[in-house]
Amino acid sequence: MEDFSAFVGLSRPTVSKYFNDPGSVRQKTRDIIEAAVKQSGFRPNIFAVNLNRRRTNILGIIIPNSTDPFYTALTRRIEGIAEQAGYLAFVLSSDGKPELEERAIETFKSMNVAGSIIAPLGVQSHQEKLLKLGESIPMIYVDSPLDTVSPFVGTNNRQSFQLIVDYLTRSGDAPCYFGMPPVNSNAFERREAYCEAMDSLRLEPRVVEAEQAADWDFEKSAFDATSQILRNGGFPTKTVLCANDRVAFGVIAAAYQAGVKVGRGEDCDLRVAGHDDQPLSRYMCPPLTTVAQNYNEIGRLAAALLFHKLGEHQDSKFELPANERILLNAEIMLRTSA
Amino acid sequence: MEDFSAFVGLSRPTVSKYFNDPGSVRQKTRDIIEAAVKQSGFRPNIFAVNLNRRRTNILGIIIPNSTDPFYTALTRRIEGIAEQAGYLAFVLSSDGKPELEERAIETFKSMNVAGSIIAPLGVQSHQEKLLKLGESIPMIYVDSPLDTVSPFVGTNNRQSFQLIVDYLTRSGDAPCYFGMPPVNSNAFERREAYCEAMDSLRLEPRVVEAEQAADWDFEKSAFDATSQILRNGGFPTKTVLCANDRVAFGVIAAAYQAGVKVGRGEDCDLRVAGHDDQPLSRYMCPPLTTVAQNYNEIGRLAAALLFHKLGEHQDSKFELPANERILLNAEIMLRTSA
DNA sequence: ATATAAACTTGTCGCGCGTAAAGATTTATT
DNA sequence: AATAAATCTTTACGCGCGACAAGTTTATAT
Repeated sequence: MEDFSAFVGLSRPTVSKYFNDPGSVRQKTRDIIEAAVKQSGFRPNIFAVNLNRRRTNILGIIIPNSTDPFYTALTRRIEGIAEQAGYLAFVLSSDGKPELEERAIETFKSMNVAGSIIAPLGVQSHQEKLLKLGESIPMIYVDSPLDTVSPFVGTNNRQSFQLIVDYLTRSGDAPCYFGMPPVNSNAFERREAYCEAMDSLRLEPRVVEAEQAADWDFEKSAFDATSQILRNGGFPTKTVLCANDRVAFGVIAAAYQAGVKVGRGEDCDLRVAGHDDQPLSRYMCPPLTTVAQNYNEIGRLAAALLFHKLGEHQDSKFELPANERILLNAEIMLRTSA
Repeated sequence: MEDFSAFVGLSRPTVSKYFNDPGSVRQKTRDIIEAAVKQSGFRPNIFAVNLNRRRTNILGIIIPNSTDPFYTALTRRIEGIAEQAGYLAFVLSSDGKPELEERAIETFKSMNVAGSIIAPLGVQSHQEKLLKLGESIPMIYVDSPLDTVSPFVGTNNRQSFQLIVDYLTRSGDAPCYFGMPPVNSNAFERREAYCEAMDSLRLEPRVVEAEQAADWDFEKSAFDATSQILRNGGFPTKTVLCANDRVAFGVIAAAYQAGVKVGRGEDCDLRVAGHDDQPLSRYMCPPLTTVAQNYNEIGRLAAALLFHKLGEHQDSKFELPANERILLNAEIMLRTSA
């Protein structure tokens, strides 16, 4: 920056001010600097910048699985917002492993991140670590809550399951429930939500008992479990509501390979519904009836909450939500699988 | 670290040495430090560490699409290897947009990354920027080559298309070719590879002319194009070879919704094959016959090349490939779609 | 024209750490 | 026990920048 400011013909502190806030220097000065930047390609060294700042411009994001399109789409949304606000989003995946989640937390601590957005694993032992980190920097949880008090943005499982259970019940057989591996609290919450929805209709909840390993290969475990179920007499009802779309993919694939026709048509044997509306769900055969999580809104609100805690309330685009526990309503996506 | 070393009862330089290379201090000293780390949770500030190092321990990774499971799987593999070698992998997605790719390059420059692994967009104008960056730091290209000379690891499209064309031709109708949007050089290379494979069998190549927008929503553009094709008399042959699996997903979905039965059975109307073996391909209905890219090996070799250029040849696990242009053979995955 | 504010300059400090040199201490070797 | 080698301590510097203070120039207002 020393060299660069000499090249520009200005003092280094002025150039430094420009990079921190372009609006803090005169228009004419700004133009000169920007021209020189374009010509020389100079950029302040990010490590030096973040070393002697009280607060860095880095946001830490932790997701539990980097190959799940739901999390990557959510992440992309947050990255975009962060960049617009002058922050750099650093994404780490815990890959379903508690030790990696812990290491990610350590890494962010050593980076002195300004704030963090985390989709946590459901590991009890990390709760205190995360809460401890949360004392020093703002943290927002998404997808699956850490506890009952920390800031959280996610989908209202009660509402979404009420919606889909209502629909399925009105349009045919009452659904049984096919769970997801117990990788986070959603696994339990959604089962509860299903049961409550059934109760409210005065129907008997029927949860399919299927052993599923606690890893993130949802399709595989659902496929294997379904194959076995179909060999042993099939599902308890002619409608299966899955905890999420990836589970539904596995169920549908197993049904297809077992010769069971999935769909809501007269000639079909089984209806299958999902939850989340993954990008590929509409391209399934048959297209998957599901409930859409609004990941754009989850990302936007998580970022808004975080920026508010960081004291960034300049732009009106970051409408601040009323409280710190946000449950978004889901929207039903009627397709032909159920 | 000042405070921490006082807490440990050692001098700061010794502690510093430990963090740089635990083997450089005595066993007893190491134990003391490690006990103290466990107790206090101290970690050196990553910005300070990387500020006055001649070379950082950061690797920059750029992928063109963060929601494509192929790239995320590749990335995960590289991240794992990097971490084992003491590097931190920083992943940025260009999201298909040249300006984001450029910004990612700028970001990595400002971070003074030790090296970079890039799956480039096929944008001509960035070639010089990337090459210029490549003069100062080692860069490895994956998936789609930047030019004909830079270090590259990817799949041998000629071999893979020969393989699948051979299979399809032997087992039924010769395939026509359904391309992918022109987002990178693979789009052109694969079409060429198909044509060459057909030529070698003395068959007439038949490339389906379908307008596809140059974005990464492959399924959608393939779905739309296929729907139109099926309305207008269908494909030129009863077998469609797609440039990649995501395209095949779109084709299969459109066929399903048009009432065209896909598969290799007697009662089927259309065979569809893909390329890449995406994680979900085996769960399609019908399961997708495709050619598997060995992304584990692509990731491993790209990392091996990079580490070699960085002078890290300690471990024998990083078997160095013979040259810097590596084309891996693909493996055919016979399933029931073709 | 003068007063005042705004924008700049020069100079200096320190963020937290790696690194090097020189001396002190411990451990291994004969 | 004496010598050599390994490991440690002390001291000092600088990585590239943000931040601040004090002084100087330039723009705006009266």
